[in-house]
Amino acid sequence: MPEQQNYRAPRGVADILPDDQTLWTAVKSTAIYTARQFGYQQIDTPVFEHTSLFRRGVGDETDIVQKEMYSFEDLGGDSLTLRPEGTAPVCRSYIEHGMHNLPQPVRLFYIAPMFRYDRPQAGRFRQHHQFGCEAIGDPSPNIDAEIIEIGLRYITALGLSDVTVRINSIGDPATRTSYADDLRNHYAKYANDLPKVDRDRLNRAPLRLLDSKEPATRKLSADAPKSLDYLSDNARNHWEALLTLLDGMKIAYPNFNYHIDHTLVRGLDYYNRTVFEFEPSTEGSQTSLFGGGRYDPLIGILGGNDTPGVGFGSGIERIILEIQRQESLEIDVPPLNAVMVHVGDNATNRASSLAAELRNQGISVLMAPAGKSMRAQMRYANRANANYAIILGNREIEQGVAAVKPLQFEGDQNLVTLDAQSIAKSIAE
RNA sequence: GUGGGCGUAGUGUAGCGGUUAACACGUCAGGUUGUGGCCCUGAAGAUCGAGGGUUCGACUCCCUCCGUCCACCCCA
Repeated sequence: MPEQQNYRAPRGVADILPDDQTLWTAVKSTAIYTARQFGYQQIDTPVFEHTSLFRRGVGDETDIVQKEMYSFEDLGGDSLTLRPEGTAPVCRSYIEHGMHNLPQPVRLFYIAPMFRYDRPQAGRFRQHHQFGCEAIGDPSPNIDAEIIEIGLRYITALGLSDVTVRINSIGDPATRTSYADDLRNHYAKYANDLPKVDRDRLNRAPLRLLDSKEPATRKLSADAPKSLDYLSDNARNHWEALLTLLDGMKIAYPNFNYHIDHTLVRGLDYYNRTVFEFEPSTEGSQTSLFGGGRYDPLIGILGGNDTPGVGFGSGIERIILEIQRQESLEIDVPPLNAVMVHVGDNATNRASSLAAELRNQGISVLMAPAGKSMRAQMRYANRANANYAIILGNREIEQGVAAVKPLQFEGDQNLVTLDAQSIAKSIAE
């Protein structure tokens, strides 16, 4: 006996099994449909990119780059990284393919796997899938509102309710720096009271203290300076225009409500101005369904001409968990028209060619396992949830007929002339 | 990286310091003469996560490791 390893999927990654596929397909179809309703076009970028794309784009100091990337060296010595997020690759593609020559803004969407080395837990995986939309080349608040509206329409189409939109503006890079300084000073006054985790973050990422879960820090956050008070005139106008547009959304989306959240900052360096998240009012922690915002600096950082952008990513696994929790979506399993039951060599041979002809007629046909008893094949047919069994035995072959038996409703089986058209017709009725 | 819960057939569970580890669902085969669903019978399928220890004896007690789930960090 050789050493035998029992293989299982690596930690944090999962098979999407047949039973789950109908729901997955429904969610992905809804995503595609919704994005197209807004004129977004699909793009697929490679699963891996040069590591430096993410170091530059996402930011060297971010957690993603610091500790969550699946990076490897290929045989040619290049450092590559499995995509941890979708925005930087899409922007890379925008630059590489000269999309600034297309009518602006360029509206793109993707449905793609993302990879992050992280401890798995509920709603968090090392491979997960995101539906994301990016609008590149338009600085107006209208496009921010559009991005948020896509998210709204998507979750509405999926039947999800009780989803809260949190929104904030973190200003532009210049004001953000002075804001960060003031924030640092605010907390520094009480540095001794801060828990260790937050003291460590004080210098590195002061904005992150705002959404700390440490009670001591939260207390201090109550009267911490707010990013909205630091906006430049332009950023303020942008922000107020966006809020007006969002208020207007309440007509078309009566359940829509947003909350301005001063503690909402985001962990990726490229964001400026608008940031937002969608989250359900569920217990639990890893529940954020969407995350997004404006990333005007990014294209420039990646070597393109200064070009504004805004977008979101949403986790499909989390959306599915939420759909299941809310039981918000009825899924119809696509029906199978017929199972071919065939006993005896003559019948078995004829069954294959008949099934092929039936498929030409648009009938889906599942072959029952050859060489098994009729009872076994009928049981198989039953479990397959097919609408009809098409039964071929020696008797039928001799008479030039097929027995067509309904499986999903009461009714007698009929003998039908043994040709594809007649059988297809009897099944279509 | 840190903390907690859990690890018994494909799945969900039961079990007890002591001879063949149980049940349900599922799978496979049957219930006579070629026909599913319900019912009945039978079969296959578990080194009781791994290693070590305590004991006359451990699936059952202890330790270590691994895995998994949940939480922190962070994010989708």
